[in-house]
Amino acid sequence: MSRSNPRVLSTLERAGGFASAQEIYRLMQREGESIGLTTVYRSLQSLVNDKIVDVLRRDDGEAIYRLCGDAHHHHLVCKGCGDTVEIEGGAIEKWAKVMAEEHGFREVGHTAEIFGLCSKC
Amino acid sequence: MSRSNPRVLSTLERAGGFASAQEIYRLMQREGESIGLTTVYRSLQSLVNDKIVDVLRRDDGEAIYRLCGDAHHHHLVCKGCGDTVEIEGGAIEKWAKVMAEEHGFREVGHTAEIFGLCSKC
DNA sequence: ATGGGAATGAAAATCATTTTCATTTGTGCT
DNA sequence: AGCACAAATGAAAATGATTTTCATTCCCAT
Repeated sequence: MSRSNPRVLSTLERAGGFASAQEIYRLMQREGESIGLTTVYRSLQSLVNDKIVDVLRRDDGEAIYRLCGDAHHHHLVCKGCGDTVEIEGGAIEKWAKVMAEEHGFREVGHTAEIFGLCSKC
Repeated sequence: MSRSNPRVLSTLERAGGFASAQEIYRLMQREGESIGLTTVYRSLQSLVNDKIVDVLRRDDGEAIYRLCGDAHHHHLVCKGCGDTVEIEGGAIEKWAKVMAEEHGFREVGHTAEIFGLCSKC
C-alpha cells in the first residue's frame, strides 16, 4: 500500500481545500512540480482512507476532494454553485443505529448528504 | 432534440423507480426489448429536463435516475455479502427538510445509506 | 408517393479513474 | 560502501460510463 505524497495534500490546501484529482494534477504541473497523475490519485485515496480529506461528487460525476474537520458531519451541497455547508447529523446517527440493530447489523457506518439550491442560486 | 422513449420510463418504473442508465439498458435487453444504449441515455436526459425524473450519483460516480416525487426508501447494505435491505427513512426526510430550511436551501433532495455487517457475515 | 424533420442505434470519441508493470528510491543490515 | 528487499512512482494500457457522430429508418403532412 502507498502512503500519501505530502505535496498533494499541500496543493489541495493551496487550492482552497476543494479540488478534483485532475485539477490538483494540473495545478502541480503548472507550478513545475514533477508528479504523475497516478500518484495524485493514490495519494488522495490514501488521504480519504485516513479521513484527512472528504470526497464528494460534482454534478458531472467528477470526484472532488476537500479537507475535512475532525468531527463526523454531513453536507448540504448546492446543486447550482457547489457551495457546501457542514451540518450536524445527530438525528441520522440515531436513525442509522436503530435501523441497523433492527436488522441485526454490526459495525455500521453511514453516508448522508442533502442537496438543493442555495439562496443565491 | 429528442423525445423520451416511453419504454425507458416504464422500465425505470418497473425497476423500482431507481436505476442507472446501464441497468435500464441491461434490463430491457434481458426482457427482449430492442433498444440502443444511446436511446436510453437520450430518453433519460429528456426525462430529467422535463423534471419527470431526478438524477443522483452513486458513490462510484455512476448516475442513477428515479421518478420524481416517488416515495423513496433507503438501503441497509452488508459490506460482507452485499445483501441489501430497504428501510424507511422518515427521520431523514424530516432532518433534511429542517437542515435545508435552516440554511435557506430550496428544491432539496438527499441520499442516505447505512452499511455494516449482517448477522450472517 | 415523396420530402423533410425527428428518432434511432452502431461505432467511435471522450474523460475520469484504475490497473499493470517495470523502474526508481529509500531503508535497514553487514 | 555494498546489498537486499520493500515501498513509491509514473507511463502506458485498460476500464467503464457517458457523449458525439453520422448514416439510416420512421413518420407524418403535403
